[in-house]
Amino acid sequence: MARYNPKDTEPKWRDAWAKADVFKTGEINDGRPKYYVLEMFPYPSGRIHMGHVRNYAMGDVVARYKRAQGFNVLHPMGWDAFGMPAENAAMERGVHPKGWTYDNIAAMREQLKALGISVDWSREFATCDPEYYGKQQAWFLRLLKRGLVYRKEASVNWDPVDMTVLANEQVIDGKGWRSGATVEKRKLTQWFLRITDYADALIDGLKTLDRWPDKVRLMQENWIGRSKGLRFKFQFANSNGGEAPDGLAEGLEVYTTRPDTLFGASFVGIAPEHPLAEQLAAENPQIQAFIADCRKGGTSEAEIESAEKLGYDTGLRVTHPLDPSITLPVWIANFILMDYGTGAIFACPAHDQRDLDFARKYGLPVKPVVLPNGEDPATFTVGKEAYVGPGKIFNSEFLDGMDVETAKAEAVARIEAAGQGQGATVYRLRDWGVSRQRYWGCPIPVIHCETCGVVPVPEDQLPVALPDDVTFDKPGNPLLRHPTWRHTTCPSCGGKAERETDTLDTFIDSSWYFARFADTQAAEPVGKAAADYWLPVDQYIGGVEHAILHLLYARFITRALKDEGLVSVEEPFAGLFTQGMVTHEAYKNEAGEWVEPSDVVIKVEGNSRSATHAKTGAPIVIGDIEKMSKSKKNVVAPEDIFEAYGVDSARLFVMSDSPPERDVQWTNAGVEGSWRFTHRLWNEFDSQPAGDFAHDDSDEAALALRKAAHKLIGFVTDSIEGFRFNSGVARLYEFLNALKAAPAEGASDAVLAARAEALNILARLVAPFTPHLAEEAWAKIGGEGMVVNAPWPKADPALAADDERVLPIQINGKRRGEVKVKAGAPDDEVTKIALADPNVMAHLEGVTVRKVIVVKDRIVNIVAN
RNA sequence: GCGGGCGUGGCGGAACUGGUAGACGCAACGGACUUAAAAUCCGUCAGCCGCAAGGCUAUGCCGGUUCGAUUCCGGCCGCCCGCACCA
Repeated sequence: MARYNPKDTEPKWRDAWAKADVFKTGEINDGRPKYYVLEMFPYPSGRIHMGHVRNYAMGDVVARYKRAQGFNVLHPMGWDAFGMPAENAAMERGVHPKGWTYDNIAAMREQLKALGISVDWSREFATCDPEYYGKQQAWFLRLLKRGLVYRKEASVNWDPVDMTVLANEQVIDGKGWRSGATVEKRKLTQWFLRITDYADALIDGLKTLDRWPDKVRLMQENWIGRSKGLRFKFQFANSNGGEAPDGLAEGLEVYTTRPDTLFGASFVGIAPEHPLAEQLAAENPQIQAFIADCRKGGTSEAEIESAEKLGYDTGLRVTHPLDPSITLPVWIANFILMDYGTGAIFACPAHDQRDLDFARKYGLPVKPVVLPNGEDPATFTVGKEAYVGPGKIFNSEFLDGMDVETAKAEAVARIEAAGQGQGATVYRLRDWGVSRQRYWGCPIPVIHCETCGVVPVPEDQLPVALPDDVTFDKPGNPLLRHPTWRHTTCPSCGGKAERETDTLDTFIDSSWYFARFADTQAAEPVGKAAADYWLPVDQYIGGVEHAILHLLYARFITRALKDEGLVSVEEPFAGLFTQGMVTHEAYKNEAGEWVEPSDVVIKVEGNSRSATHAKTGAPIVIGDIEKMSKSKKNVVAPEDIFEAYGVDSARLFVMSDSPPERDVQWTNAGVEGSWRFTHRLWNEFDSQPAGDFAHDDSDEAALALRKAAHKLIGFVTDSIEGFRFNSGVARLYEFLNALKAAPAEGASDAVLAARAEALNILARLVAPFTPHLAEEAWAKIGGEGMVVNAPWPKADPALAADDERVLPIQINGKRRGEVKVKAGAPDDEVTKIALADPNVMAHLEGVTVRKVIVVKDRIVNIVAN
């Protein structure tokens, strides 16, 4: 008997697959149903990690399974290749971002190929290929023409050392993540995409995504943050010394979700960045100082939590919109955000906690207008906590007696009738700033001309390619310092002009790559016929960390491209699965330094574990189970595992130990378990004698094995369909145990026949999980062709069905025995047998049977007392 | 603070729509093979009582609905994730 040797076997089958080109995508409309399975494409860091192994192994199980089911499968791979790490490498090591990136891609491609994933490599591309980003520039210009792209001055995070804009995620505790310099707010003219135009569509579309996790849909809904309310204008009161400031004679617009509490208004507040505040500051140094004070506060969690409410009374007064006899003071307040609503509010302290804190600090009136049920209007007061619950409106003239919802509608109607404002929907979502002052990204394809302004680059001049001859010896954007690239002529007037030197946020690159995969050679950005066939992606798989940004951007861009006629679907991903991370215990020595797992020896005594250093013998502290990361040194390199145990064992382990949506803890013992499984499995194939054997279902052991094999088909199929890979793998293990219980050695012909059938089924069922081993096993039993091309097994319903059932017998819900009956046995017959069980009879002594509940083929419960 | 999720043996986890709790794996323990070790194979493995048959207690805690609850409902406790001065 030969031991299974993955080192020789695995490369052999990968070569065979490649030679036969078995993963080549079929033609569109080839008669088979289509299935598009996609894993989020990787950033080419240079080497794959266990997270990649898990992600791509999952996608591969689905792809191989669907192929076996007869689907025309599209399973492509590409590279999310633009971004800062390449420039950082350039600055640190003097390499060129392009060379660095393509070298990394080459290395990772080999590693992914070694993983044996069933990818159609002929469709591979990188987002930094000019052929790709040129098409991106083409649709970008079409969206520009459509009005979905615009430029505006915005305040951004500016790193004064690296001389670049940073994304919010790249600012940690107010400092640049790379330079450590304190980040400044700077006003810069930036390019934006009008994602807010699609806010409603993006929320409403979530309802159609019934194969997305609820969690992700909820996160997106909250992120977009739709709220319905009222937008209206306060008029400045000319009495009391207040006069309408220049240019604001038409009033001060505010937004509220609580128009029902208008009569509880105590003051009006504006953000420190509000145009009115800035106008007043220009004439008043005190206001200027106050605004500067407000800006000092940090933006970290703790700082906002504890931030003191600050206010400044402008002395201006406005008239209440529903009762002109009331006037309200206008305050500048630090808790009001300029970029939400109108940057101005009316405050009702009795029913809003922030307003209340502010009113208490500055001695402003607190007038309750919503009476909680059961409270007396004469005695109800608001203390330190605002009342935000339901109730009846009071102290509010014509709104008195209404409930909150009715009063909201009535107040809106009154304001609208008076022409002072109207009902409005406001979103938390902001337009998407896509300008980056970076070299390694997709150039924004426009030209700035002194006479013509912003001019799009004509389509026949695309792509606007990145120049290769750039230097990284100084911080900042190399495109700005390039001697010639910037300087060009205006396509419109022919005069001197300059290229835009900002590049696009790399999230743009990943917002449409799935559509390009449908036809990577198309002249248009998206090949229409192919995209109509392949889209939407049937199953998308990736980490939950992309729940908002990437998945929201991709949904937005898909809708924008649909409106532009480039694609036909509104939603890019019909099914989404978010997989968990790969974790590992982290270890520290006594000095508190992280120690690599390979240097740690674990000792087990009973239930307690201790660790020592493999070389020095010094004690090691076993720490928490955490995401694998270089800084904590708890990383296990996939290539080391492939080398030691083979690719199949590694794939099997990441699929087996935990449910796929949860984190899986990498353990050496665990992967050894998978490795043992591959050997035991192989031994069963290896020990099966060649030859045809006749089935004989009168042989009990043979029939039992056949039944188990046919049931297994259903279990494994369901587990793959339902993304319960761990359960499916457990069933495969279980079946192998059954197979081992009916060994080939010395077996009857009936058992050998049953084994032959079982092995034929088993090879095909394990093929998605351990594809190399499955091929070798298939070849051993003389399967036709390669198992990769074999159809998914079909269960014989007669064999898969149980004809006998073991029903537990309960008395008052406690298990007292069991009864073996034919499937579908009539209730009265089951009752009779159950009541005859000796143990049941013993327990029924001295009590009366009141009722017998028989759940067909499931359980018997006797109610007695 | 708001929103969502999760608590099952020593560990990862299983139990599809309320129907035998602990599948499968890991660890541990006992044994076989071996000069020995590794590998492999066989067995035990929630706790307590019992020679056994069997019984009692158990799915974070307290209640409820039900013939029957890990599963449904209410209230606590703990952990995790997202958002966070969003009017």
